[in-house]
Amino acid sequence: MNKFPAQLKKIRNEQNTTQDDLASQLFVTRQAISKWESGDSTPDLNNLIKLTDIFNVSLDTLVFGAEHETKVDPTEFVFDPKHNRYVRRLGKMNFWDFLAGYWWAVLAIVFVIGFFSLFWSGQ
Amino acid sequence: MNKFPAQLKKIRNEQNTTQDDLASQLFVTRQAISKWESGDSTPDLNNLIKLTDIFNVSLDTLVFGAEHETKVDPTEFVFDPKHNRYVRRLGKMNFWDFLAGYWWAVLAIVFVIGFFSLFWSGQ
DNA sequence: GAATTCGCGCAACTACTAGTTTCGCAAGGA
DNA sequence: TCCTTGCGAAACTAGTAGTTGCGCGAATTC
Repeated sequence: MNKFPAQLKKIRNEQNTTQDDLASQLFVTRQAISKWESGDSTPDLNNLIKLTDIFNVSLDTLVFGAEHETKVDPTEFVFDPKHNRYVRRLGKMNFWDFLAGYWWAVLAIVFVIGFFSLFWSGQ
Repeated sequence: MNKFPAQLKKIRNEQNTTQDDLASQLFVTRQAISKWESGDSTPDLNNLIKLTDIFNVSLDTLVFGAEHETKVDPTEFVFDPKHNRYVRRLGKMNFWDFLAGYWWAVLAIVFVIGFFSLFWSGQ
């Protein structure tokens, strides 16, 4: 559940910062960072927030990891940040999805084509 | 930046739970919750995670609030939880968008209709 | 309208632990 | 070989998270 120690180490390495470096940005000692990464201790919320600022990641990424599986199918649902909830994804209609919505248009085309066909062949 | 105290109170009230109730779920005293909500103290990461479980919200929502404004336009971009990043929204296809993708299908229908029209009128 | 319950805040205290200090170790570089 | 870089571990301490205890206003209940 809580992947913070591994996440911190991973993200820190990805951004090529040392424990010393990070420590000075957070105004704590290097050993404090070491403890966080080994799971010997856990930073308080303030330092967690500072970490999200420094690394520019979300709290959820920092604590749960990017793979924090959502219960919804991300290919079908997307997160709407404005309303803070998942909504059905629009677009990516296939042919039948389209027909369900635009049958009237297709029908209209058929009628028009049919009408002109009769008209022309009747000449 | 940190809206946790207000968020906790807000979310707790939305879900119609009392401080007592919440406290028993977290195995802490009611007064501990009171302190969290008044900002007198801050829960440790473990209790924060438990809160996200109980309320079924993200850590970011709990700490920053749902209004944690994204820099992107949510009407144009949506969050892809699978890749943990914002992607351009696939918009509601309109008729012409569809035609651009499925002109071949429409053309096929037109041919079929045309063919049968000629066939029948030729009887 | 007194008594009780519910939901919550505040002050004092304590135990825990996050963070510090100190020591040390392995890997490069000069 | 010495120095620097990057990190881990043990012992210690100060800060604070959480507990205990008191109380208060507002609904219910009798």
